[in-house]
Amino acid sequence: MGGPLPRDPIADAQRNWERRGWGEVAAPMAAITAVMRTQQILLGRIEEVLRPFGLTFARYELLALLGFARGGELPMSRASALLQVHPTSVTNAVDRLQDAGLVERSPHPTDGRTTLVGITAEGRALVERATAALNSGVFAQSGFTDDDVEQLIRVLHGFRRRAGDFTDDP
Amino acid sequence: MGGPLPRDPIADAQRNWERRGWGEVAAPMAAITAVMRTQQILLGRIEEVLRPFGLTFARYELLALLGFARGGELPMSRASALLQVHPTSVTNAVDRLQDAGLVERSPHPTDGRTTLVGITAEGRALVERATAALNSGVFAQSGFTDDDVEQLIRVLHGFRRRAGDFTDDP
DNA sequence: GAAATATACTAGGACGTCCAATGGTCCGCC
DNA sequence: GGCGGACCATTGGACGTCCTAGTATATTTC
Repeated sequence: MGGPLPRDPIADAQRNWERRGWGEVAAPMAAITAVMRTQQILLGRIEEVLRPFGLTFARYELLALLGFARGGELPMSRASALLQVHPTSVTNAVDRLQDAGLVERSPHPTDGRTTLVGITAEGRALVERATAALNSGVFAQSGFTDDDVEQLIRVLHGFRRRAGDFTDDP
Repeated sequence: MGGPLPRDPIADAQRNWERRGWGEVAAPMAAITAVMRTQQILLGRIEEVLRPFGLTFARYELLALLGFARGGELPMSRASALLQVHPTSVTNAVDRLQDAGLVERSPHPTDGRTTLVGITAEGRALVERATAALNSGVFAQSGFTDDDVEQLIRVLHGFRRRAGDFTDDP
């Protein structure tokens, strides 16, 4: 998509902000823009590793969540809440995973409104292999030092808690 | 999209990773997942602030870039490189901004392959107001402390440089 | 017990992103 | 001078995300 630039475009933007008299918010702007770009880079790497498995990150996340769930199944709404995405995104992902035979829908035994999603044996086998690939291909060579990882987890945990993602303290 | 959870789902995922014997990569996994979620939260806030202006973040970024460019115009390929997005994304954004009368396409004077995008007076006026709204509505209340911002900028700058985004040192 | 409200999922549409392929233009090299 | 490779922008398609609206089922309220 284009080779490296001679200068960091985000640092340039920060200087532009300061030059315009917005020095007060230039640093937060740069930090937020850097989060955006970092997410883009990481997502690109992840999708590249998952492509051979026929998975996208969204589908992988759902599959992995189900793999950890007791009984291997969850209500759609619960998956939406845990993955922090819109319910329609879950419907979309389940549609495609179901077409691939990796998950199955089933009615909730007592609540007629609820649909359960369960991982199939095939789904379980695939997510095992995909996880191994992600662990070795992305997470084990994340490009972050141990200190970086510790700081990111701490800073972003606090941010997400203040943003209302969850309520616990640790 | 759903209220706060009682527990941090990313911390839970990290524990699941450790329990499965992937402790070596559990922390980087959690850090990367936290970056993903943080980006999602921030993008949501930004889009919310920009909606009244009829702008999305992608279009705003292009407009802001042109506002800082000398002469208020850039080749499409240069915009793609600086914004670090695929050329087709720039084509898409320019199409819509042009329909709104905020930018204009013009042929490059000497290179017949390149198309220049220039911001219009109307575009300049709008991006001024949108920037003020973002500064006060998002960047000035980012949810990050000054220390957080300093650490994010440092850590993510290093990451992006190692990922090949740019080559300079600072 | 019936009406009003709340919850769960799905359908359709807008948007941004990327990829693969296309047609036009430039440039170095023979 | 021409020829082939490199570069530029666009088109068409796939995907994920969100929003709005709609249908069906539960729960609450009177």
